[in-house]
This record gives sequence, structure tokens and C-alpha cells, in this order.
Amino acid sequence: MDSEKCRALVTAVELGSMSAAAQQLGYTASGITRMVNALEAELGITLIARTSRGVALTSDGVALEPFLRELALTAERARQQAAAAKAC
Amino acid sequence: MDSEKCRALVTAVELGSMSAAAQQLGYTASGITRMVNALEAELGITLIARTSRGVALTSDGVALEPFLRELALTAERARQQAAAAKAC
DNA sequence: GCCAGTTACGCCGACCGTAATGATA
DNA sequence: TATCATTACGGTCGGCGTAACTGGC
Repeated sequence: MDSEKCRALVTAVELGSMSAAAQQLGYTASGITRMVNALEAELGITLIARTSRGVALTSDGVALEPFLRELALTAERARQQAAAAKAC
Repeated sequence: MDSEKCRALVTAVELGSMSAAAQQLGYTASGITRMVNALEAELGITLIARTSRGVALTSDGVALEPFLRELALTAERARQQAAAAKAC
């Protein structure tokens, strides 16, 4: 499971939009769509409901969102720790 | 950051050997080596010291190991949560 | 028509096993 | 020489942007 995909999903949910998440994370909307699709395929469940006005979590997505957010945060903390270690 | 790479590193450290981790995780030693290399490259620091008798954490590795372990565990928990959601 | 998401296409890079190589005891 | 790690090689798969497409307002 890739932390970047988790970050993509969390950001899309927070902003309510794939496009907005793409802009914020430096991807295209196409890329974000595929990241979320890949995450859903890996887990075997649908995480977000797509509408023409944006995206929202499904009930399954609500249950998993804390784990995915935690995973993205842990990756970020690991990177910061690595940067600190490198500075020493 | 890929949770599978974190699991590879944690397992290699626990078993003290890339080959043993490979056998346990269903990879070849070559694959484990590259996973660990990729993780180190992504973080920009060396995580484990290689000897001909096996592997051991560097001091940087000791500092980061909890994060990588937590990341792998969180991914595992997410998968279990997804499986539970699918069963409902 | 506009805006959001999706998909086809093509390129490039990542991944992994096999097999050969290096290093150490 | 036996064992562990690494690397070159080849095939395959995945990721990403661009551009074309679909659906709802």
C-alpha cells in the first residue's frame, strides 16, 4: 500500500474534489483518479462516491479513512525523521 | 512510501538476514535487496549495515525503524478493516 | 457550454526473478 | 567452498500526462 495513494484519497476527500487534490498535490486529475482506483482495487472495496460535482466518502470509506490518514501521516513523520538524521 | 518495502526491511532486521526475509515474505533475496535500497534512496539515508553474515540496523535505522514498523502495521490494519467491511 | 471525473494512448520508470558476480569466513 | 548480499539482464507491469470522452448542471 502506497502512502502517496492514501494522501491522494485523503486530500480529495478533504477538498471534496479530485481536481482540487490534483492541483494541491502536483498531479493531474487523471493521476488522482487512478491512484484512488488503485487503492480501492487493492482493498477490494469502494472508498468514495463519485458525482459530477465532486467526491464524498462511502460508508466503507468512512471506516477506512482514519487508517489511510494515519498511514500517510506516519510516512510523513518517517521522512521528517530521516531528514533530521541526515542533518546530524 | 510503500508499506511492503517497510515490511521487507522490518522482517530483514528481525531475522538478521535478507535471504530469510525473502523466504518468509515470498520474494527472492534480490527482491528484498532492491526494496531496502529503494527505501533508503527515498529517505536519503542508510538504514541497515550489510555484512556477509547478514544485516543489522544502522543508528539512523534504529531511529526510523519504529516509523516503518508502524507504517507496515497500519497498512495491515487497513487491509483487515477493508476485509471486515467487505464481509458486511 | 461548462465543469467534474473517467478512460484510451503512449512513454517511461519501477518491479521482480534468474543468473552471474563479489565478499567473507 | 559455502553462504550471504549485490548487480546485470530481460520481461512485465504500473504510473503519469495528454487528450478525447461522458454525465450533470
